[in-house]
Amino acid sequence: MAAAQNQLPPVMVLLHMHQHQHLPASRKPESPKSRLYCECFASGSYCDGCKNCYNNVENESARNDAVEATLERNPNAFRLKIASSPHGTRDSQEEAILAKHNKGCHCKKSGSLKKHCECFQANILCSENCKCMECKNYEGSEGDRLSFKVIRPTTWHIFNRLQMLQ
DNA sequence: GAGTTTGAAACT
DNA sequence: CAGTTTCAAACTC
Repeated sequence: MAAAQNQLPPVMVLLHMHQHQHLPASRKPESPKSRLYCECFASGSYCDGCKNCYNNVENESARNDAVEATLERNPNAFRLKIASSPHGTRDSQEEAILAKHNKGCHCKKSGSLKKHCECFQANILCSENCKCMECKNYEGSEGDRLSFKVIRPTTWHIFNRLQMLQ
């Protein structure tokens, strides 16, 4: 099963497997105003069960307006945030490490070692795309060793699931 | 479960 | 572009 050129490495898919844990029908208005703050919308999918929500088939025109406005601001808004390694390695473990966050993170206080950091959350090292402060999420740092030991199993768990689906 | 912290996205 | 606000998730207690 040769990996297709544009096949998504596990870390890329990982970002799209977020839990859609919207607040249950309380007051979480996923209006077009919210846009990318809503993870469902950000991932290009519809919401389900939110109140005052326009991100569904019933409000397709409003939704399309929001999509257009979002794309106008950032043409890559709905594309995956993680670029695979330029080396095109077939080693999925190595691939996950060499992947980069396209926009990079802007962390200030977490050292890019908490899940608030998109790089850390995707289980990748920070890159030159990042503008984080006091970053510890780089190869060889203490944080790198720690974070990869802690998080790695999650990535492989999901990766294995994806392989089962194929 | 309530309150706080965090940083992406939105906004100015 | 930089600074600020909004938002929802991560985190703490």
